[in-house]
Order: sequence, then structure tokens, then C-alpha cells
Amino acid sequence: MTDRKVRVRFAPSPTGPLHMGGVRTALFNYLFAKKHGGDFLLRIEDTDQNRFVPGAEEYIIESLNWCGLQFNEGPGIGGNYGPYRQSERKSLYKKYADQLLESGWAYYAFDTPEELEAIRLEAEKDGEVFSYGIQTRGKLCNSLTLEKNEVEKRVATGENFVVRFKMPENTNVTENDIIRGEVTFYTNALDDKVVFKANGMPTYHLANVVDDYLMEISHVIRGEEWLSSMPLHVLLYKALGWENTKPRFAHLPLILKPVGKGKLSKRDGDKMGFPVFPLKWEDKETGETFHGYREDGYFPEAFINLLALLGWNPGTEQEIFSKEELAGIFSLERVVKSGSRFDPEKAKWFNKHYFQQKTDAELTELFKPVLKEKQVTASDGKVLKVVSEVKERCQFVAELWEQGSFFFLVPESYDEKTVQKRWLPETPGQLTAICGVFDSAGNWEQPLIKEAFSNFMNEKGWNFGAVMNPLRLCLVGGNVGPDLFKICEILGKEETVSRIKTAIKKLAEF
RNA sequence: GGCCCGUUCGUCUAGGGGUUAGGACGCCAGAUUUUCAUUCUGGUAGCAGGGGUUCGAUUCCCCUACGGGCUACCA
Repeated sequence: MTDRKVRVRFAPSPTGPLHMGGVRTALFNYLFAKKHGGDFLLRIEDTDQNRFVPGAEEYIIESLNWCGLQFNEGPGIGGNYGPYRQSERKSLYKKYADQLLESGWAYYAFDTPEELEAIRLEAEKDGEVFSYGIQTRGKLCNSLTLEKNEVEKRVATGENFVVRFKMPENTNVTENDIIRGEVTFYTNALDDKVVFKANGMPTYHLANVVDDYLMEISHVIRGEEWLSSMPLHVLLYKALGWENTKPRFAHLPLILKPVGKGKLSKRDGDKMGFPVFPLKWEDKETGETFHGYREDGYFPEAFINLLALLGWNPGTEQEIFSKEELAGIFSLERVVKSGSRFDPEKAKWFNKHYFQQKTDAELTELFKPVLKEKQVTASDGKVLKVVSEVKERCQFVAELWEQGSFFFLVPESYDEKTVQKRWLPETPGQLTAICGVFDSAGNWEQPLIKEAFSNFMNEKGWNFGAVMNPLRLCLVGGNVGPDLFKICEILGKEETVSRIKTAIKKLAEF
């Protein structure tokens, strides 16, 4: 089985937007496939039409594309094992349910959902939990308890029935999970899961096993929430006679909330100010919108990098990886067993790294749309200079504006604290004198401006800090920003002098 | 409740019978920057608890606690 071609699948259900845990599952599948020269497929598990959400499948595909997790087979692109939507494979499953029925691995059950619900409620009253299985199936309405011809009659007359897997008694099911090692389940504690529903659709369990078999999946890499159904799936392979091509299983740890209890959920993001979805998502029913990494300014390479390190590590101290690098060294054996809390701060750090990695020209291109949105017009040359000056203090493209808007906009107000501290009675006079120095300056370049300024200051014997701080205030509106003379240079001589004069005028009114 | 999985700094993690328990994020401090930020340097902080096994357990075993998942004609 080890010499089988590696074929893995990401099999989401289109019940809403894919969240970052799902993206990580897709990523690990993708990396595993790439590492072993295998195939990575996308399969849409839409056996429950009640939970179908329009747009969800498109969202999943767009998310995968944004992350660069290209699949080799799947909806839209096809492949030799299609179709890749379970709803389009509906006709395939019945014969396998029948096969289970014939071989005695499954039975018909006629209990209605209402009847079962009533039994459940009754059990609950006694502080017990009802389970349709070994202990109870003999007392319920199914082909195990009914006369044979009664069963045939019910099936023939089209009475609603369901097919349940007949869990074998007193059996230990042991399976070697790649991440967790040997895991053993005792069948008496398991229930008889429905494998085929009354509406003619298989449940997840049957569809999943049948499709993995038919699509020649070699490794099932999925979230830990599926670990409990591993024995059912293992038994299904056995019952269907597919043990020889049974895939290996790997159950990934879950991603947990940054604080508090439980796994990361839809709403955690907005509460704490970070996205839990790759892309922005609008819930058509409630009108709620959820943030996406893409729209929040994260680079896909950063997103992939942070996801990869959440629950996996290379065993070295390296933390920055490209997708290609990851594909070269990824291994399921190095996936951790415990759930990981997601840390939004570290996510920002990753983005900062990739942000700093970009060239000034690249960032300029990314910044231009922001400028346009702010209705600012400026030459590419100036934008490039601004980017070059402020990039080192940013983590996101949007921050270029926060850090550099004063290059394009005259300050509307002046930071009060700085005014109080730095705007002294002699300040206007000194700054007026500096304007004179600037006016007569020759080449308007940072070193020369600084030189002219310094010479004048020394001549006058003025304190540098006492003049530079108010000067910065005039140009920026506060006490932040890059090198003061670089700001002067980028602003240009006229604009610099003009801003100083404007500030003197405005602050005199105080 | 039952079954299954897990537990190393606040967080992500390395390690694994004898280590000064390593790194990263965060935080704090110093240096540089006549501003702020960056950058650099340094620091803070951890093996859940109890029993074994052993010359020696953070590492192996058991128990407890805690955390997580599953327990639908959902996936």
C-alpha cells in the first residue's frame, strides 16, 4: 500500500464560508501531495441539501486560489474520477448501500425521526443518552426485528426507511493514525450510524468512504472532529471488501480560540479584531459580514506561512517558509497532537515580514489604489519616495497611508500635547528665520537641507531640539515620522515653507 | 453521562531518561535614531498534580485534574 500513488483530497461541505482551520486542512493536504509528487483534489460534500448555502462553493474555490492551493482535480476543472460534487454522484451510492444490506453489514430501519426524538427525550428524563445500536436495535422498528416479508412489503410500498450500519459486537477496532499512532475503539460503545437516508442520499460516512475508494485516495488528512468516526469508516472499508486499498488516516489537531474555551469560531474574529476567514464573507440571510485575511491586507504568502506553523513545525528554528519550501519538507509525522490557540499578534508579525520583503516598486503599486480611494493625486516618483521612507514602520499596505498621509495632505490640526510642550513664545520667530534659510537654499536634497539648517542653528546658537520639534509639528501635525529633512525634501521647498507659515498663523490664534 | 484525543514560558513550539529545558511572537530594559517607529542587544517567563519504574524522571507507566472532539436521516 505504501507504493500507491499519493492522492489526497480536501472535502469541504458548502455550508458557509471556509474558515482558516479548513484552509489549513487544505494546505496540509496540498503540501503532502506536493511532497510526494501526488494529486490533490477538491471534492464538494453536499449530501445535505438542507444546509446548502449559495455561494459557498465559489467561496471555497476562490479562497483556495487566493492561497495558491491549486487542485489537480475538482469541480470546474474536472479529472478522471469525476464528478467531484457528491450531489452529482447521487446514483453511485445506492448500490453500495445495497451491498451492505445483502452482506448483513447493514439493515433497514423504519423508525421515524419523530419516534426516535421521542425516545431520546424519554431517555434524557432518566438521565440517560439514547443510542441506536447494539443494546437498542433489537427493540426498534427495523429489518432485524420485523418479519422478512413485512420488511419486503414496507420497502416495496415505498415506506420511508433508512439504512443503518450494523456495528459488530465485542470487537476492538484499531487503526494506526499517522499523527496519533494506534487508536482503539470498542464497538459496543459505538452506534449504528445511518449510512443511507430516506431521501435517497447517502450520509457523509458512506459517501466519503465510497468516493475515497472510487477516487483512489491514498491518505485521508482531515480535522480531529473526524477521529471518532474513524472506526466506522475503517469498518466500512472492511464491509465493502476494500481493505486492500483503505487509505491511511491522519487527524489534524484543531485550531482553538485565542482566549477562552473551545475551537475557533466564526464570531471570534470580530470580537477580537482579526479575521477567521480567508476572504470577506457576507451572510445573505442575516446581512452580517465577516472579515477576510485578503481584504484586511494580509498577503497570501503570509497567511499560508502562519497556517503552516500552526500545528506543524520543521524541527528546526526556521519560521519563514515559502509554499514551495514547505512542500519540500512537509511531513505529517511532525504535526503536533494538541490543539493550537491562534495568536493574532504572531499573524501580524508574519505579514510584516512579507511586507518588508516587497520592493519599494511593488509596494508603490499596491499603495496607489489606496491613494486613489483617498482622492489623492501624486506622481509615481513621489509615491515611491514616500513608500521608501515609511515602509519600515508598517505591517500592512493600509498603514502606508496612516504613516504617510501627511506627505499628501496639509495638517488640519496640530497635536495638542506637542504644541503645549514644544510651541514656545520664541518659536514663531525662530521658524520664520528658518523659512528664510530654506528659501535661499540651493539644491533641495536631504543632506543639503540638513547642512544649511545646521549651519544656521550653530551660527545662532539655538538648541536643535527646540526648533526641530516645532518644525516637525508644522510639517506633520505631530511628533512622529521619518527623518525631518527627508520629509522636507519629499514635500518640496515651497510646500515646506508654506506649511511652516500656515502653522505659525494657525497656532498664533491660540 | 459514554467513547476518543490531548497537556513544555501568556501564545506558537523544540527537546526527550542525566540539558544552564532551546527558538519565535508578546512584554520589559538598554543602545542607536536630536522626534516617533524601525533596527540591534539584553531580560522576563514553562515541563498540570500525585503515585510508580529507575542510580536518576520534564521525558516511560498508572491515576487525578484540566482542556478538546464526537455522541443527528449535519458535515
